[in-house]
Amino acid sequence: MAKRQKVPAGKPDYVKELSKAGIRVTRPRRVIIDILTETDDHPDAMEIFRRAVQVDKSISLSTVYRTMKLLEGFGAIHRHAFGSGPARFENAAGEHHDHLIDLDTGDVIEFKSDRIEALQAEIAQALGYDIVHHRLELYGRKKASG
Amino acid sequence: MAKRQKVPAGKPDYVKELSKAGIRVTRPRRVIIDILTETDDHPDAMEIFRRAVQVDKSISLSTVYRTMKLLEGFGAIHRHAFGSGPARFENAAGEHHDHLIDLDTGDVIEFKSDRIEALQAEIAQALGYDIVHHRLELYGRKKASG
DNA sequence: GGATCAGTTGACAATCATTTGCAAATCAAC
DNA sequence: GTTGATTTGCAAATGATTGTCAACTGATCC
Repeated sequence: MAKRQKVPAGKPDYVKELSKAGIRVTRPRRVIIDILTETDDHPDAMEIFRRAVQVDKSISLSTVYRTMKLLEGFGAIHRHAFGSGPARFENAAGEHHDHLIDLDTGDVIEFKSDRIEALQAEIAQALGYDIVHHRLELYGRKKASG
Repeated sequence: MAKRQKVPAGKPDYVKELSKAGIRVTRPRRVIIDILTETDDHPDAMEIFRRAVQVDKSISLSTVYRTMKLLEGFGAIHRHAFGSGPARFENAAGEHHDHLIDLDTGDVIEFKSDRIEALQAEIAQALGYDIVHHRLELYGRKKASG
């Protein structure tokens, strides 16, 4: 028997976190979590479902949605709504960042700006609020200059 | 007979703009446009429909949706998706601004920051993009301080 | 290793927001 | 007023997501 599989170094072990929190780590959940931790794009529920079915034919779309909700509540993933269309999900591990969406290709580029973050906090404070979370999305087109 | 009603000064006359563009200004559209130009909140389609029905009982929700799409394409209104739930609309007249959403009350506070706008443009440029539009929403709670 | 049982699942119906098809109504031009 | 393309209301369709519920299954206890 091979050694028990380990989560790649540097990535948080959500499986362990979940079981520690008294939430059952079932096969479907494990499959979905693996997909989420191994991808670096922003798949929607249907896409996660497609990938999950390739691993375990019996997984249902309902379970994908339920697991997304579970993981979101857990802070393990983030839910996005780029443009219109289905929600898209992203592993919450790693640093916070915002998104630039290429209007022509749909590509999502991640970026981070401490200065913008600071300004946001400043504005919220001035208005008498504490920020719980925010959403910053830039929608643009590649510069023609090329 | 009273003088012909005029659009409040400073607000663009979408009715005129539409007819100039060869788009029919029908009664339902006029009613909906009036609602949009007279409100300063961010109603969703159902809310606009409710208000429209008070003016003209025969207006349908479909027409509200169709008119929203029409006006959006025209740049007359902006479509928002605060949190989850139905899209919410806002008259595009007036200066650009972003939104702070009160997570407890659902209140929407408008704000504007030239510095953030500038930083956004800077970031997009650095990534080789021109911004077509953006979305910045802060979700927060009133400071406990009070 | 097996029994236990609350948590979880898959299948499918239901819901919510939005869009569409179509016949009837309506607007702007003549 | 007549006309003809646009627009409307209605109802049915769609797409994304959630709810229901009987069947299943994973962690715990023996």
